[in-house]
Amino acid sequence: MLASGGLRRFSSMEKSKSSRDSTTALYAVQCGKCFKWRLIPTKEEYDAIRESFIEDPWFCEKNPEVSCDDPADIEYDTSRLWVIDKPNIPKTPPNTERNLHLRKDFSKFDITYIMPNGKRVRSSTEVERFLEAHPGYKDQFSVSDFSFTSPKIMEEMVPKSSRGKDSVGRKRKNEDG
DNA sequence: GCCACCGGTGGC
DNA sequence: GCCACCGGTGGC
Repeated sequence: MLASGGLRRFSSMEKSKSSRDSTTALYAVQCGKCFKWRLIPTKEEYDAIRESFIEDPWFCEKNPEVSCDDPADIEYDTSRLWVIDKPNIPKTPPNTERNLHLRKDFSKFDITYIMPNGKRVRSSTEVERFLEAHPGYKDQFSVSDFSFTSPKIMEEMVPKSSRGKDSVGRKRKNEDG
């Protein structure tokens, strides 16, 4: 079970349609007590919960309209692509945009930010360089406001077609011996 | 020439 | 073994 894996009680899910960019994302959080999944209506709300999840874990009772006795909003199953976020990802700085790019083989996400001037960055070091080149932004955000950690893609959700011999979900090493 | 995308790898 | 990071490049 997910919950027993501990720690990451977060998930966003993307319904995997045939095309990988037509994703309708749902956001859910797992209650720390009953371990049921609760949908979070907006990305903004989800980001806010995720931002301080470790210090401030989530429980059903945080939402006055639900309790642990209510059935889960959604079940962890293979009907969707489940993606488990890392906790405590800083809120995306104003005028920037955080984008996840799922690779065709479902092996991982590449994370990029679009900076206020339209420039794309793909790592913390690139953020650092950006701030050196554009010191004017230093009062708006710092490197620590960016997170490039990729959420975990639950392997059993990866379509079989992408798990075949040559494409990879989990990489198989030499199978000699 | 740019950029979306992918493969490889060093450091942990 | 994982994953953050970066180099390379094919297609536009």
